[in-house]
Amino acid sequence: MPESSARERIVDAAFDLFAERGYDATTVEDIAARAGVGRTTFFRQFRSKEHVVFPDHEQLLTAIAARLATATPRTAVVGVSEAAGLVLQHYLEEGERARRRYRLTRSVPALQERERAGIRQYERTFARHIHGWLGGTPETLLRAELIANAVVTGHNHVLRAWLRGQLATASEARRAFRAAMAEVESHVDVPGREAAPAEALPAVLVLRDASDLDRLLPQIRDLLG
Amino acid sequence: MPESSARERIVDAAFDLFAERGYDATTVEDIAARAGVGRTTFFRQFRSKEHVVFPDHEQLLTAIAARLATATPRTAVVGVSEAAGLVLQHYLEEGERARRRYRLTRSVPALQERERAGIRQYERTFARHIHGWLGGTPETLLRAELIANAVVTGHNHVLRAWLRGQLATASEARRAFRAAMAEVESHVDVPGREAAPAEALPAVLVLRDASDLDRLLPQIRDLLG
DNA sequence: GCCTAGACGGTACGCCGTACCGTCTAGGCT
DNA sequence: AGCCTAGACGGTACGGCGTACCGTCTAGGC
Repeated sequence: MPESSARERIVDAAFDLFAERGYDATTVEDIAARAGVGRTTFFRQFRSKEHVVFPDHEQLLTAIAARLATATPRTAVVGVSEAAGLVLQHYLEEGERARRRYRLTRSVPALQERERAGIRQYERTFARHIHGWLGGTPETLLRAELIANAVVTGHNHVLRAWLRGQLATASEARRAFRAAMAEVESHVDVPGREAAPAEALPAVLVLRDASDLDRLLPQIRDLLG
Repeated sequence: MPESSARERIVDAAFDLFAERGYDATTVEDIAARAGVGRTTFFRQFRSKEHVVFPDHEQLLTAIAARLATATPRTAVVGVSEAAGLVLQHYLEEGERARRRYRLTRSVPALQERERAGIRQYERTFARHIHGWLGGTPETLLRAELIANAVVTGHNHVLRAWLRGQLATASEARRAFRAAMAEVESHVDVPGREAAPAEALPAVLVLRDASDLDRLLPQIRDLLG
């Protein structure tokens, strides 16, 4: 019998129970029981009751770091924008669960803080790479932090608008995201902007199969048009 | 007998015990016992064990809001800078306790998150006022957040340098703070800068007594010279 | 067919944070 | 002066989180 993984069952059970009884009224034991696992297994999969609300955070963080690692000072602008875009894309694909999480975090202060802690990790990752592109000297540290914060703030701004339903479709969200990134670039001096004008660079796409193409097509069209 | 307040005794007991045994190895009951109060009273004074590490946070937050409330779009630049300066000044006056807190937060992740949560409140306060000066429309919200984050980031940058001992004296810290605020202003467009050149405005000082003058003299001199 | 490593469920415990209790004391009213 | 109410206090009890540790079971290599 093709059972889903224990981790996935725990996440589903948690979100269902949180929606039914609320976060505080749901105990870890309740979640474990509905997921069909022991309380011990819950804490093996997630460090705390709060962490189960953001099950893909670790994976997203490493994806961002990997994308930033491939960029150079010359390709910093597009690299930073794409790395932030990974997070947006993940939420867009997550769909309804992202909306449920948004409602949860809005009503539970502890989860709001947990989310901010995760966002802070994004900022640190961005700042670390940007600082490296700027030379890594103490004099450029503040500037790197300012840029990183601006990028993450811009991203969150668009993400929240989509979560609230102010941006109806995914492509509309992506359009707003590019506008926000442009505004961020106009307010802070991201390194490499003038050195590498976007028009001069050819676009290289790596697609595994047709589903990738379908999924990315709107973005590709937008970038080219 | 002129006993110090219970709140103050709790804070002193907590910092002493954290330095002796470490944060995790100190229980709330330990703190209450050394302070000569019941465990109940501890939680009446501080919402949690973490909050006792930042006893003046609430007061600082209201001081910032009060300072920002007196500013207008014309005086936004100096208002924002001074409001952030209130926090720096508080830490400088706090002296050794600020250093102890810094060592604590560096080694205890839970306290690091608590500190970030407090910083986030500062950002929100700044963003709210700046947003008002920008008109309070949805279009200016992102810009207000960007400016607020930049100001707070700049402040924290200087504060951390002082806490680490990289800035020896208080006046050196204040000088670095003004430099950081200038860099922030050069990266983001703080409203009111060009509309109200600093040279054209007279300086109005309100001093309660001579100690105020002594304390503020270095800043006054720097501003005028 | 055996044997070892790793994942599992179960149990016990320390401590946090909350709710609620009765007690005590300062300060206003008659 | 005597009373009386409001608020702060210490004490107790409890639910729940997160950790440590235990014995058990199962998959995979020799």
